[in-house]
Amino acid sequence: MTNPLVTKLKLFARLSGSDKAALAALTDAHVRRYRPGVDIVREGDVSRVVHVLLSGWAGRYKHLNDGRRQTLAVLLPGDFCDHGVLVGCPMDHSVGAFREVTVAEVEPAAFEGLIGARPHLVRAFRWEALSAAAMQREWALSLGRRSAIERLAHVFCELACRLRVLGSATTADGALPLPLTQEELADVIGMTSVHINRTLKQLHADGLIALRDRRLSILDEDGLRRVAQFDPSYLHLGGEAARLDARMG
Amino acid sequence: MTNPLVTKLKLFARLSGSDKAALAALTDAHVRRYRPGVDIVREGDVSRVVHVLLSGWAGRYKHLNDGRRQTLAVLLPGDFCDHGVLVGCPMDHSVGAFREVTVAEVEPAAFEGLIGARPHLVRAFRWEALSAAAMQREWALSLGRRSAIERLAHVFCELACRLRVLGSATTADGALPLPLTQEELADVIGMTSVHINRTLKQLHADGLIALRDRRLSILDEDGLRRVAQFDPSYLHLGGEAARLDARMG
DNA sequence: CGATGCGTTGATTGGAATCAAGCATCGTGG
DNA sequence: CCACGATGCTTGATTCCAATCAACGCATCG
Repeated sequence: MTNPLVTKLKLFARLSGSDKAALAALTDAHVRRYRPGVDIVREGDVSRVVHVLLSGWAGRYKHLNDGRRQTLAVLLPGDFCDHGVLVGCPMDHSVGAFREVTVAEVEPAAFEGLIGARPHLVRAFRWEALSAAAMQREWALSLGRRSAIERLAHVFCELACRLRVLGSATTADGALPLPLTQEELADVIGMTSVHINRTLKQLHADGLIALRDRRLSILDEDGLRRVAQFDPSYLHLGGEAARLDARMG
Repeated sequence: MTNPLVTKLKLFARLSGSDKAALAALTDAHVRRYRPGVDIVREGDVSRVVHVLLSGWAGRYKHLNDGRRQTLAVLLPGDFCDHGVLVGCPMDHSVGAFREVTVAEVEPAAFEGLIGARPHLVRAFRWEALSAAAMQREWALSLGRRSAIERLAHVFCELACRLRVLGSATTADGALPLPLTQEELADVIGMTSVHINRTLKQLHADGLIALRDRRLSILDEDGLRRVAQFDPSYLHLGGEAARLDARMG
């Protein structure tokens, strides 16, 4: 299996064989495994290592005193769990494993050594951060202004894009893995699990999706995108970053 | 009047006199003025300069096809209008002036020259970016899980903190400027202007705030924070960044 | 076998949107 | 000077989307 961090960064910069090897080595040094529901980093922690998700799904979330909880980002293999660890700042939110995950723990020194030795990688990481920030913004737009059905359609579109890039999408029938309970999905969307259930049925009734056995089939992608007003350009997953990078040297 | 960028970065790193002068010089080279309602950067633009807000209020926003609109961040003097311009990426959102504003246009080369000559400033900018990202996340939590009154209380708490740091808060009675129409505030909160109006009255009836002539008086800050479940630590405005920085060299 | 977790469904409530109208202030031009 | 429209604030009536409350089915699992 190829390294998911490499898979992702390839979209953001041209990587030589030795770049790839170095990146893979970086994330192979220390790998930890977390059980479902366990926090990888917790609010208030000042973590000393950078966590990179290698397999499984995780979620960045915050919660209020009374238990209300909001997932801010769904993390897929290749994603960073913590940003800003480099300046030793306490986390303002938590990251938890949705299901069983494996996580690379990278020493900040090793990380800085890598980009010191391969300064052209800085651009890739910057694009990566840019893409993450753009997702966060699109998310806020969804939470603030999209209706339940639009929001759900939008997450599905986004996840489909991100999963395809990772190559995790390709299961015979083209269905995507969706290893989230409706409860968890509700925290992502900012709704109730009950209402998630009804909205799912709505999307199904409209012939847009089918969901079974934790697998999501997108039956009418154009339709789904239309409902969600989804435009994938904010994700920068088309590889234009790498192309741009190449052109500009 | 002192330079607002300097005022802000002082929180994130110790700045020498010449640091301050250099930063001020950076933002003094080209200053533009924008009228209320005009966009400073527009979605799709690939701007060639970095925009730093010097005076007035601006907003980062996205909108949907049918006119629904969501403000993602309120920008105050010292804030950056665009992130990621350094990699020449098209904006995925717009930034508009709420009222009359002045904006510094900084050449990327000048910017990189500055941090090249004063590498310790990198930390300050990194903290700044961190703080902005944390705000974005807290925002998403609000939009997803806080009720109307909680959301409104939360923005007011956040703005109060940010304005105080800038020194713009100090008007005799301690009231804050709030140069937004209820319509604009509605786009910030993700609600309707009608409902904003009612929620404002609610906050007033509860003895928490008073709003008159575009000036916000916080009558009971503890109460307001309790309603909002507001914890200012995510803003990193307490100066702990600068202290940490000094300690770590 | 009961326990638990997850999904499904129905009935009801409630919060915010929507629709609609009225009123102030203000700048502008006849 | 007043008429006028524009803009922003306020309020009421109504609608509707999603939350809440509650129950049940159905797996899996120890």
